[in-house]
Amino acid sequence: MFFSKTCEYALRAAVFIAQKSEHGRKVGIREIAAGIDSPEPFIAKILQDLSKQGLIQSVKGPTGGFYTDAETRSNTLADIVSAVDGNRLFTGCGLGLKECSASKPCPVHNEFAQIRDRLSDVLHSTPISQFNEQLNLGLSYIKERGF
Amino acid sequence: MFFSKTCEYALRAAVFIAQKSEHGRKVGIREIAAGIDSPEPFIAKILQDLSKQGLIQSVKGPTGGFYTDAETRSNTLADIVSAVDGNRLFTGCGLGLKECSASKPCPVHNEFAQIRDRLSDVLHSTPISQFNEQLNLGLSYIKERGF
DNA sequence: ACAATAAAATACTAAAAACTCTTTTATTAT
DNA sequence: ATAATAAAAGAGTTTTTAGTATTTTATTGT
Repeated sequence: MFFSKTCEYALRAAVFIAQKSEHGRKVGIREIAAGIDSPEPFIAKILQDLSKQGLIQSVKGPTGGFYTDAETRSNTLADIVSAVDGNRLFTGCGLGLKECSASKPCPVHNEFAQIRDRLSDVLHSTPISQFNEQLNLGLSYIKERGF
Repeated sequence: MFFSKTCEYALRAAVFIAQKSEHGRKVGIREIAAGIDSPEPFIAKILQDLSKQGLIQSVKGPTGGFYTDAETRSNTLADIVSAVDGNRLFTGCGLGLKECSASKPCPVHNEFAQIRDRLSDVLHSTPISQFNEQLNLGLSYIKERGF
């Protein structure tokens, strides 16, 4: 809706990893792909990128996998979005103008700025670990069906 | 930001045409491309599509061009968005899940639904002729510089 | 030390979005 | 009628996004 497909996968994966690693567990790519309904090699690619940017941790080898420590887990959805989609969502103009500001606005500038700011607030104020509990309780989902 | 590039051009062009044709004028592709800062053949393509969908009118030949009659001009920004980008913005899930609803929500479902509904309201309640006056007065812009 | 495991790195293919070019068709003024 | 004009139609190309496959590197249990 608002994000690239890559970013949607990244968000789901980050939330999934945060949930699973809340008590020290690590999860492998296979489990992540299954847990969020994503193509395995594609999410692998995305996770490498997030890992490089410090938004998730990983260890190689047997018993290895991806995880997040408490600090990393407190990064927000906005951090993931910025890392993957850049800041176009937070700074772009609704009609695609490069110069668009309060002093030289596009016709929808003010209305859209409000909406965008609301979205930005939500993303910036939501840590990726925010949903651990509701996911554990089955109150929300990050894959289509089953478990 | 929220729309495809094609859709951004379409919105700017629709608004431009509505403004120019308010008093019966017709505008050619060259003038439109210049007026909204878009590649000429690309906006031509987009306009053909909008025309086919009845969101703008056109006549061929000398003195021809694009215009909108009063009724067409009362179509909303949402009509343009739907015509070009489909309804993914109005119905899609923030995390890309196909099945996402109040009864089986993704973690961000409720927050995002609010934001999406707000955006939807704005788009559905704004006719493409809404900005004619402020554009005439130079209070808002649909191209980068000059005029 | 070494075999097994799992992520990292790299290079690749496929599909979609963005953008261009050429030809055709309709209109109008002469 | 015809020449000029301007959009419609259709068939490209380029770039970006999405997704795959192959090899390398790090870790760990034996």
